[in-house]
Amino acid sequence: MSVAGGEPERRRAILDAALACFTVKGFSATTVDDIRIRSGASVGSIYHHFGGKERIAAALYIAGIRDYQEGILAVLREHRDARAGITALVGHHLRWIAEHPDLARFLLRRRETEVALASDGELREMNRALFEAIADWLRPHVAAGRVRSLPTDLYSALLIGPSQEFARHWLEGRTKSTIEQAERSLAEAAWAAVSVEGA
Amino acid sequence: MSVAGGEPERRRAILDAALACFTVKGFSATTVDDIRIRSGASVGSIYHHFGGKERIAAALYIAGIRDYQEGILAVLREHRDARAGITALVGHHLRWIAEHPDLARFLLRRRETEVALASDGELREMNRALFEAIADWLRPHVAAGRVRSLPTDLYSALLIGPSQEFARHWLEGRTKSTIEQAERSLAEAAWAAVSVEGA
DNA sequence: CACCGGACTAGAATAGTATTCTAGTCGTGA
DNA sequence: TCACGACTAGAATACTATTCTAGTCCGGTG
Repeated sequence: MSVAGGEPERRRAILDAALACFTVKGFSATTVDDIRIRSGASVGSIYHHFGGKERIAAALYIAGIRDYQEGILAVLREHRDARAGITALVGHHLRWIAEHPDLARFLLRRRETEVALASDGELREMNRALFEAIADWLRPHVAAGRVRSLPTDLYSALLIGPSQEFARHWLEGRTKSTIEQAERSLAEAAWAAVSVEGA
Repeated sequence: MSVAGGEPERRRAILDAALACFTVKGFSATTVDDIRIRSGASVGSIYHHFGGKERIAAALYIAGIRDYQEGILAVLREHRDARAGITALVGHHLRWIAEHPDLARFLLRRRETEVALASDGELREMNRALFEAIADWLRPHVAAGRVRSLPTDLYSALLIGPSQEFARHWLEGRTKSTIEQAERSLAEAAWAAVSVEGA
């Protein structure tokens, strides 16, 4: 009915507006109309690109996880030494969160979105693949006797669990320490948890 | 208009019904009507006791956190030895989750509720108090040189972070290990992370 | 150039839910 | 017996998500 058509950045604008609204008001409190106003798109446009509020959240969720996981995989590829790799892993985790605080807050708070996504299993598969990648990367170090042999599902808990927990509090503004200050201890803890010496 | 009045368990019935609905359909997908039907209460009753869907979730959230934290504090009171206390801490964390899986799932997924609650600060205060209690409990052990001296906000991350992360995956049915199997490693990791020897 | 089809956008119309309101009901105590 | 406070019902209301119909624009085709 007016203005120009065929803008490919419409989709992105909607995602950005949605994240901004979710950050300020939370998911359930933001209305589709909030997103419409902030993004400049129309209701029709929003429903064309996504298929509802929940779906917008899902798209944000998947995009965020994907970006994060790609970084992790890159870190693993770059390192061969066990301790250096694990330190870099923790570092990447914390740095990613510090660089994308709004997105990180959204990902950590709104895990419920997973329910809606569980059906198409895309996320499930991504998670599985990441776990596997970590386990594969660790395998030679386990064989060499520097890293403890543990069930696959424990590695991710031990390596990024502490950082995750710290980041969660940091994102809610509940920590006195900065991420930079915490990084060393968190990396050491991760190493201590899986290394053979530190038991 | 009918039936009896003055039932004090009406409130509880509503909470139970709400948790059941949230577990099955997720928060946003369950309607107040679902809760009404499942609990046997009327809309008016629900809004009398709470003040909306969000508030029901908030009440569940606070009640859950309170129960969990009281258990943690009890564990700390029961133990003097550093290592035994930390092992018990991790054990309680995991056991609580295993015993209240639905509630735990709700608490872990629906952190967004915190946003709504942040205003009245009750949760914030509860968290602060717990952190403080843990730091106080650790203090003599730090002085005795058995536990590392670290910023307060790092202790909780190091001690329960790994368990939290493992539990999250376990609750989503993504682990092969059982909680019992993981408990030992998680407790060891917690100890290794904060003990002076294991660095 | 006139026209077609597909991708996208508008905004009104519709349907579904949360929340509010008015009118009770019940037990308690004076 | 009556008045009162705590609680409950269910209809009425107000919002919001979602769907629908009617375009608009661009790129290609005869």
